[in-house]
Amino acid sequence: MRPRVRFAPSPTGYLHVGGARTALFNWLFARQTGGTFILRIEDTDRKRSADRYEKAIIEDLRYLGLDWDEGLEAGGEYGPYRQSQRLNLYRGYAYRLLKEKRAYYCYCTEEDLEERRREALRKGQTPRYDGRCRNLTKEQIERYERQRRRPTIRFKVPRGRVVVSDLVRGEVTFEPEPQGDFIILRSDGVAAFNFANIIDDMSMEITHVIRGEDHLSNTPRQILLYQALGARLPQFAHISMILGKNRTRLSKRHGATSIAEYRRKGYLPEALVNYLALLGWYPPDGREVKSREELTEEFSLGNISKSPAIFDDEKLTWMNGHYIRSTSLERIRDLAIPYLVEAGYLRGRITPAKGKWLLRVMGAIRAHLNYLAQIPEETEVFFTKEIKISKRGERILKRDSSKKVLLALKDRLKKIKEITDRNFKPLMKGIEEETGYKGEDLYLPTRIALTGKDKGPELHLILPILGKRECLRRLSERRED
RNA sequence: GGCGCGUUAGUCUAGUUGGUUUAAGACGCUGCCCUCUCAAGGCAGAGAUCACGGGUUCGAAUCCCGUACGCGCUACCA
Repeated sequence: MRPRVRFAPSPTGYLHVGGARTALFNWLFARQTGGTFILRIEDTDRKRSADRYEKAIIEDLRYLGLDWDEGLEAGGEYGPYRQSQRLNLYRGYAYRLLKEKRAYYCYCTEEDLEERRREALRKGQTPRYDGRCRNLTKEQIERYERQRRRPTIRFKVPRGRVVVSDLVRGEVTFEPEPQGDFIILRSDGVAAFNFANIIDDMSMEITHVIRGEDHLSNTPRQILLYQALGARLPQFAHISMILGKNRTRLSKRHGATSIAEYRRKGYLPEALVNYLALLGWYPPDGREVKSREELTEEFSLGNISKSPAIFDDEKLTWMNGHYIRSTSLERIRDLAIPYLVEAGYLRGRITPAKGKWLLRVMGAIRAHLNYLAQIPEETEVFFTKEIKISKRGERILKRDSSKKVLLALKDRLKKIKEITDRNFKPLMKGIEEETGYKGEDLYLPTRIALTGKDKGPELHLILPILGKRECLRRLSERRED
């Protein structure tokens, strides 16, 4: 049987790194096995769900290149793929369990339940539904109905331990359900998560449930439901949580946590995918930098780590820089344009000449880049009209040696047609011979006068990009103050 | 509180069935090389009594028990 897996986010927020990693593992598994990857949405909590989040999640998955074969916007024979559109299906199954006496109506109100919960907690006991509505008499039911109470439907939890067979954790044994009979259909007629979830997995013929460890504790309840419905159990694989650097739950305090934020900052999808894959999984050959294809080939549910993964933003950023340096300059140039436009460095149509020039700019600064949002800062020197020189810079320019070097530079620039990659070296060599200054004495004043900074890309890259006119302009501007 | 999961250098992990492991790789860190500078790149190095305490065994990071710590579930949230 061909594997069928799904990613089932709830649209209550943006796609975060944890969800993305779950989606990725499902995707890798499906692609590797020739299975089907399904995108379904769990929006039974109408209060917290929002359409814009659904759209955002879809957009982020697409950005990461995690395409799905079936589900939202892709269609398929098992639809609809939004839980809010499957409510009748859940009700049908709930009534079936009711008829088979595996479930029952519960007329307890939310307030009563809450009251009893608090009471138990106060006494130091485990809050537990006592099953008082399991055997209501006709009279009691009529009375509740007359009071217009809307009942929930509760599942009769069979006693006994439940063993979850998990692909990453092995056999996990759970002691008898301490919480008692749980709700499968709320009083508003909407299925509860544990119910909707397994009805979907069952009816969509999901073969492997790959999800976060936070669902491990839910699994015994779900298994009981599968059994009550006489359904075949899928294989489970619970992957560990992703924590922040201080080993606590990943939150805003740890910096960016949503894929959208990383996308905005200019993290490449291949870097994100590669890094996410390493969260809990390790390549057999130990080589960490892997293409999507390599990941697909080597991925295995069997060697997923059981311990929580800690999200290391620094390593992700390093990896992104690595990918920026490895991809084509043309791609970086194209990706850079929006950032340059936003910084006010670019406007209007980009002519072929401008495009070529931009390519050289990107070539000059690419080694400094860890993510694309750093582009305006790194390219400033090529676009700025006004050079700001630091105190230290001024001091260096006041030196006699600096004055001589800059004078010679200006002279020689005027005599050549244009400054190019080829004539840059001879030009500097000439100044060196003329003034007797070399190394730092020669290059540092040149750098400061032209860029205002004492660090940056190599001068043999900068000068030809700026061009003779701009270099002279910057040099003469110095004279006036 | 109850139930479950986890714990190898600052971080991600390798080390699957106990024996050439003097515990390996990557990020980060330090130094050197390259170089006008920074970055990138190359090379080298520091950094782990394998959470702690017992036990099983000729032998344990690897198996068992306990403790501590972290995380999750414990809802008419998903």
